[in-house]
Amino acid sequence: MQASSSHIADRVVEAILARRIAPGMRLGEQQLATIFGVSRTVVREALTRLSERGVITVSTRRGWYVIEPSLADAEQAFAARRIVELGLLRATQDVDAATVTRLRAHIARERAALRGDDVGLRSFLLGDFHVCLAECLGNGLLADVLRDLTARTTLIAMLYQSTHDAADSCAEHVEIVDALARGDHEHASALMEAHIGHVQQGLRRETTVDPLTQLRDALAPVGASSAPPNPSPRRRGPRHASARPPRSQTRPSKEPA
Amino acid sequence: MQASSSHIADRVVEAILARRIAPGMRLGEQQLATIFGVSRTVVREALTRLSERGVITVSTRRGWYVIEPSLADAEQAFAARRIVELGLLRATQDVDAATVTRLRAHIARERAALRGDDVGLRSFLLGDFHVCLAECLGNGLLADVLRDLTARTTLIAMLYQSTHDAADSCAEHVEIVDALARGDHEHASALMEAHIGHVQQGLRRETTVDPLTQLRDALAPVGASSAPPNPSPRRRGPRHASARPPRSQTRPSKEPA
DNA sequence: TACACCACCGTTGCATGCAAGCGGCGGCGC
DNA sequence: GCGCCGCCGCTTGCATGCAACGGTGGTGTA
Repeated sequence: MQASSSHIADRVVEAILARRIAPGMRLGEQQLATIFGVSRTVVREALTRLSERGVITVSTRRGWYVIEPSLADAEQAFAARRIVELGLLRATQDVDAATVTRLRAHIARERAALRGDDVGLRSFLLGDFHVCLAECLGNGLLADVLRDLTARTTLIAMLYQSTHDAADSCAEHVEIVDALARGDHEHASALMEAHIGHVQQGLRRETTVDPLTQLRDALAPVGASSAPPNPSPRRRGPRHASARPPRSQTRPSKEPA
Repeated sequence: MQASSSHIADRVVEAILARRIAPGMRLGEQQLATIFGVSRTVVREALTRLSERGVITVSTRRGWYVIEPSLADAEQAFAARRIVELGLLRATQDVDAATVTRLRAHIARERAALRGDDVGLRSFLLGDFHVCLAECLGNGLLADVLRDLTARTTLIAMLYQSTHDAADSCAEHVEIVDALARGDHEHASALMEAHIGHVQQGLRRETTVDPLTQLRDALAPVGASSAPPNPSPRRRGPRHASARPPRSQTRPSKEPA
């Protein structure tokens, strides 16, 4: 195997984007060490990286867990995405032909995945579109930010069972790129805002439902469940499900000593 | 001493914001371990965190170095800040009185620092204003992003000797908050864009200057130098000064295996 | 029967040890 | 005198070992 820590971290994020890793899932150090054929040290480094990216949390001497964003967190994540992506589109002056080509190529892959039956790949590509867009529009820094944000919203979608259809998402991507190709950035922004709104609204429905119903749903027999192909049905995660996100350890605006 | 890894990482970022750590500076593991009274393991964790945040780079078996952004990197960092901060302002519906109070309090501290002689605190507060703004406007996620971005632009300013005056910056902050308080978000956005532009333009001048002049400046006798109180005048850093930023190891948009 | 206490097990937190690699420096050959 | 090569020291990379702690199951007692 032999993988570096960044490699392992990226793999985990990919798995989240592909909905193969669910919120609240535990990532044991020894477990990962065995899988990747390295020592716990390297795994710890990877997990540290991920926690810095706000993707996982560590519960002291208990384990590392994929975040389970609260509804407030969800709100914040979508707000952040809106701000970054709309800002990105508005700041874009003009897109050259090569960029449009690249984006269309991405969409073509989305379509292919829609025809196929690999749900993971489908989910990954749908989320990756936004990362790809940021990269194409020339800002790698924001692309990285968006990657983490997208991972976050993917986890949210899994947690609150988004009802937004993959085909719809893809269609909206098409429209956005079309608008960009036309040079109509204003329209592209509007479409993007609507697109993110659709995704977010897909999970609103659960909001008003009482927790008991949610639990009943969660405990329903595994019939038509869209659960990812996980090794085993492990328990849902740490008690402090809605604990503060990792990086909040960064104190709010204190001056240096 | 006894400090956690996040603590150490935050300290380093603070020091950068306060211009006490210069671009290209080396951060030795054993060195930091001694300073903070912990083992290299903890320091390594902190350094890993920082490298994930794009603040430092590691050169294999040579050491950890504070990034030295290229001009292209600078361009990107400012673009990112513009996008995030303008997006943030545009997305803000209304600001309540408490928020305005908090922002004004921050500005008051900036003013106090301007009167004082602590250059580090001054620089820190000036940069922290933007982080504080993001926090006030209700998005902790973006506040974290902005903290790293601000650290980056601070490093850039040190590297390319920004000429933008601290007092001007503070005055611009005042105007921005005033516009926000009035509810004139459009104007606030415009002011913010101008503000970031000013800071960025402060360092444009060096761009057209030939490298030899720059070197001569750098080698000038340490007279009125604004160099931070570093232990010793160490050499400037790794050869690959303009190497790719750390997180670029994240491959561009590959699908999961 | 129910509750509380205790001991065991598994996991992470952290320090340390060892090996590998890069840079610098001195010596040697040309 | 100059350039090249090999050695040495310092630093990081990584594995391992040990200790501390949370959780769980079993047992004893009211």
